[in-house]
Amino acid sequence: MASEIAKFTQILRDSSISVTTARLAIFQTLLKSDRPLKNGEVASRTPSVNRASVYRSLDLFDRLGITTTLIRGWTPFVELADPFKPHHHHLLCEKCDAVTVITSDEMERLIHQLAEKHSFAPSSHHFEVKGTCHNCQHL
Amino acid sequence: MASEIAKFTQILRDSSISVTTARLAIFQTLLKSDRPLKNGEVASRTPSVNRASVYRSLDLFDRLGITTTLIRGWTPFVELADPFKPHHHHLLCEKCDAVTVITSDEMERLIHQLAEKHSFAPSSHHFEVKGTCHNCQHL
DNA sequence: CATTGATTGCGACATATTTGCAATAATGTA
DNA sequence: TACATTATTGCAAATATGTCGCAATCAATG
Repeated sequence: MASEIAKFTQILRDSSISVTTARLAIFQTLLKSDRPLKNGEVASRTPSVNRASVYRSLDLFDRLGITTTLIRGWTPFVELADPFKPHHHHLLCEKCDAVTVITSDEMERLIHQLAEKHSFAPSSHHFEVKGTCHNCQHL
Repeated sequence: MASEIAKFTQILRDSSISVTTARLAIFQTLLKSDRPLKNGEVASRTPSVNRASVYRSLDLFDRLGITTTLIRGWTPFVELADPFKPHHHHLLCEKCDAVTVITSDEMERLIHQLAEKHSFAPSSHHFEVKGTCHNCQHL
């Protein structure tokens, strides 16, 4: 917890960007949540920070790779990225909206292999499979 | 081109959904574009159809698997899905915004293998790598 | 080509996101 | 610690996005 905040401040410092109370508050909101949040949810869970500033911070976090965005329907949800949450991917059930978290070493290997083939230097990646989960297949 | 439209009408018919001029117009907007579009862009490129109806159609297309949504920053972009565009994934350059399209049989195989492991029935998937493209690494 | 039910346009809401600018806070330095 | 400099924030107004109910219209079917 404390170490996440240290990591966070380090990332900002490394880019010569101020560590402000607003940014810390927003970061902690993300840290405390056990699920990805809509932008608006981040704002309402961080009442000490003005809505416009929340948006500005979320933009910044995205650019710095602190957060990633995933989409359900058309609504974007933000969550903390790799350095802060264990690396994972999603299986999204279209029937019941369940999210299954998966990991795969083979997937990680393949990603780097593909990137190399295209002389691409990967900084992050995200991967989603939509479909029907185990439970919903039997309803 | 004509065959895409045939495929499109077939999908609607198969679900007993009317093939209307509005839906065709929107579909053609997507077909004509060489890049994913924001919802609003779809609307402004299809002036013959009311904005509210564009949204309704895009919802429908998404549910029918005609389109997929991807996200840049926080903004959702729609593009035609697999049956209409060759199946592919993206390498997104964070410096110059270039999008490199990649394909990988091995990736496809791995996806199905992972899904099976979780008793998940995949209907679609999307995969993105962010990073620095070949050109921008040498600037 | 008439019937019927689905779809659309319209216009008014409701939300969400962005912007300019003055006030405030963070940083580096003495 | 206090100061100067610059980045960041809050605020309020402007845009942009997405949603809704309902009457008018259109597509499918026989």
